[in-house]
Amino acid sequence: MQLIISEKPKASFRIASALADTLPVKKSVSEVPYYELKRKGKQIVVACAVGHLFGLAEKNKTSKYPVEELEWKPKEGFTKKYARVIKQLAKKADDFIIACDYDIEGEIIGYNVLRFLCHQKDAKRMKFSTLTKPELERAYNKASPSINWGQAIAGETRHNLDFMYGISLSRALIQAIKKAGAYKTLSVGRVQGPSLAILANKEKAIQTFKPTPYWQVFLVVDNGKTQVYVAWPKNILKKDELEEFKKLKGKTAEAETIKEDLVWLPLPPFDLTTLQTEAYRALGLTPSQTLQIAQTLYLQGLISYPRTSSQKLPSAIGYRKILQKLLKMFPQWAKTLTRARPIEGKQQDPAHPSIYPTGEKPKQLNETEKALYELILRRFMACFAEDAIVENKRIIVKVDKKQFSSKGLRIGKKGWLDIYPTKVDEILLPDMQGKVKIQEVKTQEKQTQPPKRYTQASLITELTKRKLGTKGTRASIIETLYQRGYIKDKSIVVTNLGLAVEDSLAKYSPLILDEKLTRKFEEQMEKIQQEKDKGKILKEQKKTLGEARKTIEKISAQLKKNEDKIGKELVKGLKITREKERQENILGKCECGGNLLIRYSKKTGKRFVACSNYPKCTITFPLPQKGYIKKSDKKCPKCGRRMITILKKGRRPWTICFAGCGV
DNA sequence: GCAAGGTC
Repeated sequence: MQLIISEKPKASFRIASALADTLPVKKSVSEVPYYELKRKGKQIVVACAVGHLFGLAEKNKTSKYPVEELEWKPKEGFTKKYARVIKQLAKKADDFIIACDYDIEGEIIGYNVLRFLCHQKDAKRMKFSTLTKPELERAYNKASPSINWGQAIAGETRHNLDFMYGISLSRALIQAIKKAGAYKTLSVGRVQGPSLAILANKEKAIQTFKPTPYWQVFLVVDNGKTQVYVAWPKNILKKDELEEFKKLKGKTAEAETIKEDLVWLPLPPFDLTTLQTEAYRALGLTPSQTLQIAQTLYLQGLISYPRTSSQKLPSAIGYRKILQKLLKMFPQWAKTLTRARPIEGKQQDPAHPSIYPTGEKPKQLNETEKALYELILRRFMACFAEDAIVENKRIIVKVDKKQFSSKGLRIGKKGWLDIYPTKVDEILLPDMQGKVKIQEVKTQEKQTQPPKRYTQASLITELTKRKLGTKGTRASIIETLYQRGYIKDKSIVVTNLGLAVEDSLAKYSPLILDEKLTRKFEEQMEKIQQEKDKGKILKEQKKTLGEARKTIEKISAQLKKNEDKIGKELVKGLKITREKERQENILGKCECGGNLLIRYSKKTGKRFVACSNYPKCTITFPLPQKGYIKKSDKKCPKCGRRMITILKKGRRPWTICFAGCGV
């Protein structure tokens, strides 16, 4: 029997269906599926992994840094039963084919299954970039006789490097703060480090920012029929420069109107990052919420695989049929969908196309699932829709060799804008030609603004731009930064603890804060993959790991030498952070003399207001469970307590008295 | 307990 190993359950179904003479037979053992089929009389079984079934761990558990020898160990949890099924099936097999995604991670997933579960030294390898029947058949018929060793060893090396750097440096931080007398889980790694550094740099820029005043100048011009505001194109930095503008009042100027039609192409289909940022913008979902909901939509067969960086819609996905099905739900869009081929973006993914709806009709979705599904559906449909036409208008007013202007925008044809929710603010301007009178000169004093904070969505976009992390991990890495207490709030603020971690590492281990480390990893993986001979591949791996070990030993020694100093700085940051947190949770004084605090129930996770003198004082007040709570500056007119403001996406801020005065 | 990377 021939055993084909795929990376995930869905892929094994597709592979089995593509290769079977008739129909594959689905079997399952403790809810783990596998498929039996015949191809030209040959008995084939397709089994699946669920991503990695093995993970790196220390050979002997320690808490030392740098970490010592590592080895692959089976992962705990739901993956175990998948490993068990493969192991059973492998006993009956005499021929093995790896059919995981054709990339570094896929190759090491397959290689680990092969050596640890199938007890094989090598296997055939199917290479494909989409899970379509013709491509899978070709991949099967032309399977290479050996796995891609360069890719497999590169994958193993990547795992080792990340573990060695990440765990070693995290332990250094934990032990430094412990030595200074505090217990706190801290961490840093190849992606966490640069992410924290990006945020910390922004934080410092905001904290040291000093606003400076500037002025803007506008003219109100009149042609006898209408009036228009036109602006001076530059900001005025010195107040006395405003004088010469004031002299313009009452003068006659020359006006001109220039019109230009612009074509707006539909936006490209969704890859995971754009889906996450758009879901944040339009629906207020965090990137990890979006990934989680997309996963359930995928499992219900409503959308394609969401962990993709592709912005392509190949015709092989059968988009005509999908469109037909969707048009039954939305017939009103039929006349707008005029494109023969959909709009596509530049980004590719070796394993998957972009995210698109399958055309299946959704049943029983909750509100958020429905909203995300519809966003994906609309984005997909818009890719086939007509261009939008936008009319740009500029009014230019010339006087005394000075040129003022005003910009207008009008949507001429909505096209795809009717389908995909995009906010476009129209600015309607009249036409103005010839002589106009300057009725008034207006000036406005403004202040330069500090740099904008990141949100989870804009940080994910930034990480994607810098190629830090992968499509599937960025959201969870940001969540880790929150969990560690390095960052807080929706509009991301770096805490004193976060700043202390960044500062210590900048002093003693700047490498881990620099995205150049990721670039170096990529180069090294590339080098390993370029070797063709297995011996040379392993030699290159040994060299890479040896160099890394030396570097990490050096960094570790440096950190150990300065453990006291680092520990003190970390504890200082932690104390300030905890004190600020405490202050933020105090809503006011209780009648018993204690503080009224926002608390979270251990049982239900629900939040409420309670007294710091609990259990002596048992007063409590309920709080709204949804939305972000901010302390307000207002006091309740009835009870005098400080009021709170609830912030919810898409709603106006709502300020109430938490004590239930009904205000 | 600490990473980053797959996937339910």
